[in-house]
Amino acid sequence: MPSLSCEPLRHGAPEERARQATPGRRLDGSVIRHLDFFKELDDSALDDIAGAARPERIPRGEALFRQGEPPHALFIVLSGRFKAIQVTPEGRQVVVRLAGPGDLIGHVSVFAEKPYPATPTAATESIALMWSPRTFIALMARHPPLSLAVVRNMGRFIEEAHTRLRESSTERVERRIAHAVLRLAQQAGHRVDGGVEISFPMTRQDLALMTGATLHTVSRVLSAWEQQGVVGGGRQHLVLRDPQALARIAEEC
Amino acid sequence: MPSLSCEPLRHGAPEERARQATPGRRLDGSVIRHLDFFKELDDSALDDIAGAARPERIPRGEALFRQGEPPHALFIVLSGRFKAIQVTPEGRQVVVRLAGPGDLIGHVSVFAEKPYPATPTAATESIALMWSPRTFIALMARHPPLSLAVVRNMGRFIEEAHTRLRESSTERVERRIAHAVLRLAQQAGHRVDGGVEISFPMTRQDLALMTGATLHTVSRVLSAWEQQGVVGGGRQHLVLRDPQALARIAEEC
DNA sequence: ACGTTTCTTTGCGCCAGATCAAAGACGCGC
DNA sequence: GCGCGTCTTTGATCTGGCGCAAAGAAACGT
Repeated sequence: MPSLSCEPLRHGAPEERARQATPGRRLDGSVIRHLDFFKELDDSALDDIAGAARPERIPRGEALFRQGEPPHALFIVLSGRFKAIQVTPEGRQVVVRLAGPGDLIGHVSVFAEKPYPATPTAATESIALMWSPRTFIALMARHPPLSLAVVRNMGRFIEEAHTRLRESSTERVERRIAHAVLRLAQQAGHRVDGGVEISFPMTRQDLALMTGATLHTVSRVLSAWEQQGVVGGGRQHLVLRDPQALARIAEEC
Repeated sequence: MPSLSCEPLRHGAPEERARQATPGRRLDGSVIRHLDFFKELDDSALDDIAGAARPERIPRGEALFRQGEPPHALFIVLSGRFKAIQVTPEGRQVVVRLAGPGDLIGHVSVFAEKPYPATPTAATESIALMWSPRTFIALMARHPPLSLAVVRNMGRFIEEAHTRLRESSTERVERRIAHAVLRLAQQAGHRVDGGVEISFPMTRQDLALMTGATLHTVSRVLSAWEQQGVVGGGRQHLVLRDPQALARIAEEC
């Protein structure tokens, strides 16, 4: 993974960002070979796919695109984290999804030919590859295993949406929060001494938007768990200290 | 669309059903040509695809497969309706999806190589085509436009899941029910004098499972709407009389 | 016709969790 | 160090809709 400079660049136009990230030459397969997503593809396919991509560096807090825009591109995350926030007509927000390395972003809209349904914001400084819809569809036609990878990825994606849908309509808040935290730990946690730490900034507010609860309720629940030694951490920072206990909260009747 | 005999066959094994439905010869593209799903494919591709399929007739109330089974096949609905019900570990149910003509069923599990996440039950007598995973994946490799069609279909599917997810975590019950009814009318409604009728049996219970409400609440809400002349219909039967009014309930603040 | 089953309606009490309100904590820029 | 903005905690109150209970009403089988 290329290590890039870290000047505080903010709100740069996509072109500007892209220029920052690319030293002008075509990418080769090496940047994507390690991703699970591409594991079925051979080297020449990887070169072809990566060569057609444009890399983008996205500073923390900046959006990859905005909800409602026509889909001009689709992305795959190389490093970093995004949270996709959907805003309702009434102005309420929901975190519909988190994306990390190897995850596609914007594909749904590109294939459905509908406006982007949410705004993916970088939770940490991130790098993503970008393709135009035409280019990517041509790549899929050229490399059937790529189609299959996309389909598999979307499949997992649908499963997660259905799981959350089921949870949100059958489970109480505490359980939903427990599931959300467990999912986070699994998808984006790294072991530290005394637990698993969520490796990117996560506010109570975010957790609320992910579970359909209010900020206040999330805070109360986490405070209670903290007292019981189940979780720890402070401001924008969460450590799962006792996964067993949390799993019990999530599953038990 | 082939018209089949209507003997009261119940709980027959898949093989038995299949034999009933196929008079022994390979299908050709004509059975699927009219479906939107296949509109990008040419005649030879359609023949190839349909030829590899096995048709199944599913009587009302019978399941195509059961939640938890390993995915042995994927289906596309030719006629009829299915409701996919997911049962939670605690025994609660959720209707995660409705499927009608042109919709894929079981694809998510087949591609993700995970057990079926729900049980699709025929809401009316239905006909579906069936492929084994290997066969279908081979077809996708042979016909890139088929991959694209699958991906598009999954895209729409994800959008709907996200919409419902957003609704269920930000909206009150009445609104959610309103949205669900509007979606039903759009997906499976036909005009009759004085409104739009949902063209398959839909109990209050189903509506409750679709919206994450209780049977009781749904009943109350529908009763109120009936008094206002917004909807009508009786047992397992729903007519949307005033779509405007319902849209107002769904959107207005 | 009759009982059985499935589906629907309606009433009442209660509680999880939203809403309203306000005061701490932590981090950052100046 | 100080002020300001963001994030978090905690309390008090209110209410939507769930849980429980029970009684109709339409379809179905015998």
